[in-house]
Amino acid sequence: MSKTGVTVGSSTYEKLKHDIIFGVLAPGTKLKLGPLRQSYEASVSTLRETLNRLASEGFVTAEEQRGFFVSPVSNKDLIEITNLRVLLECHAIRKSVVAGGTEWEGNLVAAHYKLHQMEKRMATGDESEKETWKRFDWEFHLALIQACDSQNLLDLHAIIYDKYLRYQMLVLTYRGQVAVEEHKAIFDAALARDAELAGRLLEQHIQNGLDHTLAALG
Amino acid sequence: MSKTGVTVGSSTYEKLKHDIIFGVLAPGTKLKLGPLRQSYEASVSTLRETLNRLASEGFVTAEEQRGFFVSPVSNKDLIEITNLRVLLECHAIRKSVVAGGTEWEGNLVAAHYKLHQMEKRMATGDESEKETWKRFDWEFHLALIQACDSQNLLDLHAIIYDKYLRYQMLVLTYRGQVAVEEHKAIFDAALARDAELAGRLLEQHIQNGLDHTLAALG
DNA sequence: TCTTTTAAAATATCATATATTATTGCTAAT
DNA sequence: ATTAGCAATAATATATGATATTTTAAAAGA
Repeated sequence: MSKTGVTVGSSTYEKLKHDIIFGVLAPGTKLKLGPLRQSYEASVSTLRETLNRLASEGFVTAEEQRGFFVSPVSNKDLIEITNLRVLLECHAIRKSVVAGGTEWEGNLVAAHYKLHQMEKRMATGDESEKETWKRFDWEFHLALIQACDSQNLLDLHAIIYDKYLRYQMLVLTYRGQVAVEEHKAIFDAALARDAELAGRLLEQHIQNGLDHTLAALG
Repeated sequence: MSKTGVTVGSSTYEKLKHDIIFGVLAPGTKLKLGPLRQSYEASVSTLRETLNRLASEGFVTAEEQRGFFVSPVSNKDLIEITNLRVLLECHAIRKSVVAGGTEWEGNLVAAHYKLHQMEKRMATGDESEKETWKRFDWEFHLALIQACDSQNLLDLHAIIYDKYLRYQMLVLTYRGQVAVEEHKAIFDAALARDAELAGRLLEQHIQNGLDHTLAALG
């Protein structure tokens, strides 16, 4: 999902975050400094810096003098995260669709094209590149809101999206043609500069994804 | 605003965050580890943990291999932060006003009472306890949204609120009787369980605060 | 003036020491 | 016997100072 940063700290951060989001480290797992030191090839200090960052973002839970844990998951948390994603992303898409210029349009077209190519591969049953597919999904959603003109909003959204992604990865299944059509509809509404429609379609899209995930979680 | 945590790390975090929010450390200041080590009486590693946390939250800006800076301020950033606060807090108050029980009402009444007492003191020109006043302001706004039933939303809001507070502290002046009446109106609407009205009044209240701050910043 | 070299400062990383928490095994009481 | 309380020990987290890299600044050379 991202290359190995230049410093030990940043690459450790990337690796740990990836392993939490993609379920390599199960929810609730105790993150003991000693063992982590070996598996991530970093010193205690570097690991603690990383864990503190991840704790601020909510992927890790820190208990004073008792150490770090992979944050637990729950249906309630998933629903809260989804509601926040709807709140932030729908607000952002409305701003973005109104403000976006030609540059924005170009990036959006490119992002949708790439996502659609991958969706076609997924439709054939080729599930060898789920991570790539999810990355293109992320890039498409990011492209939609990119022109919202608020870095603070984009930053917040990125974290919430990653938390949402973690739940998706727990049950990762392809939602199929329906989701493809939803993406297309949002894409068309955005290019047509219909901010309200784009917002409504996006909300429905995210809501459907939640239902799908909740059903898969049982 | 917060007590001196039990570990060196947590108390350093509290102190540094406080000093950034309350302007002791000016925006843009380079945070060199050596000097910090002395003024905050903590080791390099402990300081780096703290700075990484604050960087995640946006109070500090980290540049790979170039160190840490107090995040800069700008009118654009203030406007972005305010818009996010409106988005999050108004959403939360609507949920909260609908869902709140007697416990919530009680806390809200208490919070408003305390805030109002302090407002009366401020009105007399007694500006000796600005920090206390701002804390009661925070507690009132928190009490309003407390029952929104989303810890994720409350966590996000707390960070955004602190960022907003930092801008207030740069120009700290008492907005006077107008703000007092706005608080009272929001309070009444909340107790009357008029979620829509409470949301609208809150949005206007925050917007007015922004105008006041922008005017003071010049 | 521009590039290259050198010296100083600052950051990133580590290994180790200290403090805290968790575990184990024992004793005594019900 | 079983369990509650308590001590001793092990495991773990926290904190520090020292070291290795990297960046920045200054000086020298073209």
